[in-house]
Amino acid sequence: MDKKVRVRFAPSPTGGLHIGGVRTVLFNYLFAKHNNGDFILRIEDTDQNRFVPGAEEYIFECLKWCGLEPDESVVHGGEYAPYRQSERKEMYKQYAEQLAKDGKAYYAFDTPQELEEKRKAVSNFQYDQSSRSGMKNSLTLNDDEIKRLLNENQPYVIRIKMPHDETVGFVDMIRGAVNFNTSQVDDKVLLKADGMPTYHLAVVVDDYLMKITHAFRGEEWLPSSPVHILLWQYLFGLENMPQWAHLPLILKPDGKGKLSKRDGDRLGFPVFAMNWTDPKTGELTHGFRERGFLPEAFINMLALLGWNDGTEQEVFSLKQLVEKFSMERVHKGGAKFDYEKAKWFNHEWMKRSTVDSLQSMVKQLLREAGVEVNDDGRLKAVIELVKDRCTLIPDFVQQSAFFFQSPKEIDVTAIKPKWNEHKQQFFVELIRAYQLSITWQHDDLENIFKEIAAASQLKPGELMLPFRIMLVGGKFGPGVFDVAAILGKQETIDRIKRTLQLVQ
RNA sequence: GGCCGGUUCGUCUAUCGGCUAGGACAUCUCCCUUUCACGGAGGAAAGACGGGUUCGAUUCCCGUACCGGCUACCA
Repeated sequence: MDKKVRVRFAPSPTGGLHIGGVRTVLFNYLFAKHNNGDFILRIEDTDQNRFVPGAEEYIFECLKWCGLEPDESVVHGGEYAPYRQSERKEMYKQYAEQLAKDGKAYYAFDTPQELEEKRKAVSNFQYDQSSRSGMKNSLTLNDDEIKRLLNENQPYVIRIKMPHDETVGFVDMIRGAVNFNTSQVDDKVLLKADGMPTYHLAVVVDDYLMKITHAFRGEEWLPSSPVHILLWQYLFGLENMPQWAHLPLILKPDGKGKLSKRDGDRLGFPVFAMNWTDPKTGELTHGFRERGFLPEAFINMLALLGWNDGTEQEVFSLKQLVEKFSMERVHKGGAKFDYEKAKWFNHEWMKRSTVDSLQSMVKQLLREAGVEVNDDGRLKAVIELVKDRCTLIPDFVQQSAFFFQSPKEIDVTAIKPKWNEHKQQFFVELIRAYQLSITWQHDDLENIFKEIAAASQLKPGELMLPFRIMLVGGKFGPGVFDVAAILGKQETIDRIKRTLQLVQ
């Protein structure tokens, strides 16, 4: 096999990177790396008019975050530049005209309005071999007429002329042999009236010129593959065609259809890899990164959505995925996206993450929440204590902010109703005892607490909750004595005193 | 409508002719935790339907049903 696995990726015309797109790139990456190939990704925009600034850079940032960096960065040039279709426009046109010259394609002068009317008049109208003889194109018009229209600069498109009753097919890496009869497929537009190619022409020309070896794409492209196969046959030879794999779709969790970015807002989960703001509409689509997912968990989740290694293992690092990946085990059927399961993956990776790898992220997060961390030693201890309790990174705010600043709100309503002089005395006593304590370890704090409780003839259970509220502000967080141990003597005592004043 | 794909617990999936159909998420019960989680133990939960082939079909073949995709001068 060619050592270089070259892959091309076209971003969505409106920008952003859907998780389905990430998965496509991920499988490409895994396949390339598993086979000891180089992973070379070419990103191009698809349409000048719809091109959104920053779309390519955004995609590279996403891939970088995921750990899927291509071996050569080609976003700003490289051997096969330019990548923007608008800059390659003339080249596509030449190929389209060549096809017309060879009788494999033809000029069509039908206006969009005429086509619209036709579709209204004839149900299920298709521009194909059964209908093209009744349309305005270079097959039905005589040469003089065609020349006249061209001279008058009448807009035209170039359509592929689908042959009659031939079987075209290919072997899909996932699905095996797939065949089509050319009589069933329509005469797709190859070159639009504005001179830009459609995807069908562009994908074939670019894959050839950029020496693409493997093309992975979504299942929705399967029906147009006969067009592409024919173009390969006509233009560059079937033997040069990349190997294709059509990946199953990621479906909506409820209802039907493929997962769209709108479903994210509707159902409350991200659909893109990272936040993306459409520069034209200002519309924000949420990303997994900003929602607080770890990249390891994100790609792990995506890989398992459509692939598994046949064992019961579910948690894989990228390295393990590369090791175990095989195309044969990629599923054929689409999978409904399950956000709960996605969060489970993140929790698993959270537990596995080291304190060091989380430290800067958590520090940043706390800063954004208005909590400044000055003591990195304490931060490490806190993360260690708390990370198993966090599913998403933002959970660290609630779980650890109170270690660095005394709680802004103290939930006194949770203790006030059952408060009495007796308890008040206990905490006064506790302050005194803690003040005198030489050590400040979890076990010592607990023992002192219990001894005083026993002496005051109070059950520790009645006192633990108030103590917790005093230290963390609410009914949450790790064990109270763990909290007290990290807070230190002075801070613990201060917090007790402070709340005692509130409940009186 | 046509074409192309797909079809195992609610969801993601294991099974490559021999099953008491396994796991995970979610759900329920219990335990642990004198907070909230984590964690632990257990329960309920599936092979779309009909025909073949076979000693034996979830597994192979054919039909039907259902789901999805495509059927744009969008990708």
